[in-house]
Amino acid sequence: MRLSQYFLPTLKEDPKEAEIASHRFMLRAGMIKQNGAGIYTWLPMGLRVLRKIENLVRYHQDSVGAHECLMPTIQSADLWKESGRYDAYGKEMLRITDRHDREMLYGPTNEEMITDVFRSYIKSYKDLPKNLYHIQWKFRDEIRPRFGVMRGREFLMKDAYSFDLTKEDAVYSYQKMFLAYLKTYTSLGLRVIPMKADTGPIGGDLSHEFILLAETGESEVYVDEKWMDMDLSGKDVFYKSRGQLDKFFKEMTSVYAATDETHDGVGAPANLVKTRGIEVGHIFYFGTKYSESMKALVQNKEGKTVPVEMGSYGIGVSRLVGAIIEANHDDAGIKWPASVAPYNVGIINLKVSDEETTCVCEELYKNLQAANVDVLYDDRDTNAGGKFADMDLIGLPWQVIVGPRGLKSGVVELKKRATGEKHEVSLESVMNTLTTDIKDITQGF
RNA sequence: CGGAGUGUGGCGCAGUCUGGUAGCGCACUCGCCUGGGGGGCGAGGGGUCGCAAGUUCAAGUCUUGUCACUCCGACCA
Repeated sequence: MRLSQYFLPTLKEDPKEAEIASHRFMLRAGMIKQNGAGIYTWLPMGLRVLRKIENLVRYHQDSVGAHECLMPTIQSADLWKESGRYDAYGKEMLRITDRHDREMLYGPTNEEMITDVFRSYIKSYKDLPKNLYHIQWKFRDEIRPRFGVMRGREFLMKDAYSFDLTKEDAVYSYQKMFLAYLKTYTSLGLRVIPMKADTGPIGGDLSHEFILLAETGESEVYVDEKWMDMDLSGKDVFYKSRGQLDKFFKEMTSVYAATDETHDGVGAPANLVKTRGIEVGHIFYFGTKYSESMKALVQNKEGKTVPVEMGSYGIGVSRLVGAIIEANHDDAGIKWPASVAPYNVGIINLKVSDEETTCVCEELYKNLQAANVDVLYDDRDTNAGGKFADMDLIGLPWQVIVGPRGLKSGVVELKKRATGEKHEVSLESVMNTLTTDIKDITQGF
């Protein structure tokens, strides 16, 4: 993409409403525009990142046998009356009426709806297990939205729902998701720690929050120092091997990690680290809470009708955009992990009016595109300073800096955004370095 | 919802106390210079001062109401 043709409204100054780094940088880097409290437009650059995250989440859900569907944003109140949550949910639920005065709502979550989908078709234990998920916009009318997309009212969420005959099977489904979650976060370039969570009003007795450690995190967390250098990727674990998965799950959940709410000091190790974190996922086993009230029943082997065992598994996709920035930035801007970067490489043309410089840039731009590298080419006819600043701000993993000075000796500058390392390299080796690096990324998950 | 603030050109702000020509920086347009970390000179365009009533000869400024947004708290992915 040529920057001169693109829609990338970067801001030089900090918008006054943005307090934390991710919010500030998302506004400044032209990723989002606020339309109301906790409601945002995703501009082209922001949308690219959102989509990349979404696709990685999707990939890992599919990998453990979950099936994607897409449920509506607007739901009928009837289902919620059935489950009893229409009254229980309170003001967070945005309630609306249609022209016939029917009670509707903008979905804050989808347990009722998915249960209704399930019960309409599945009647036998032979059709179990099933896991259905969707990635959809939700709305919760938070009292006080804040921190940009980290705590918006409208947000993109992946929600999966598992259906099993027995509790034992439901636990297996839970563990599969647990594994998928760790793989997902690893692919996003994040270290995320599973923590035993309070099951709250939803009930059930098995629940984990997935917490990204970050100083600007919303809640205090207490973790065993061991987590800091543990392998969290689950890369050697195959979900179909139930024994292997169970062993992995037990390993991961035996090391101490607790949020503020669940930390009581009991069983805490000596080498406890107190830090802060951002919740980027939450999984629940809740048994028959909805299947009983909503009559999602199947017949078991004995011909007896029983409610299905359910679990739900959420990942805040839009929130992750902010969370990733919280974990990956410096004073100048964002430092995208390669797998979610909006573009892999940015080319900076330092002097558009210089024929050779522009010629080299064009050539490089063409070649990188031909090599399947997502490249953003800053071909704007402006001064260098602004280009450097913008490129650092938007945080692409690699920058190729091309100017007359270097070209005199046949080199360009290659800069790695994450570390700030800069090297003068020949044109040929630029192509090599970049295409090899990109290949590594795309094979990474 | 309790507490605290803010609404003035696209963005960031001054002007409001003490009513009297609506201003600054950046951005934008045109021209020239410049060209390796937000550059320089010159010439321009753009604002019913959130909205509505009221007081006044006169309201960005005073009064009342209202809306929006932000921050702290309780709540939450």
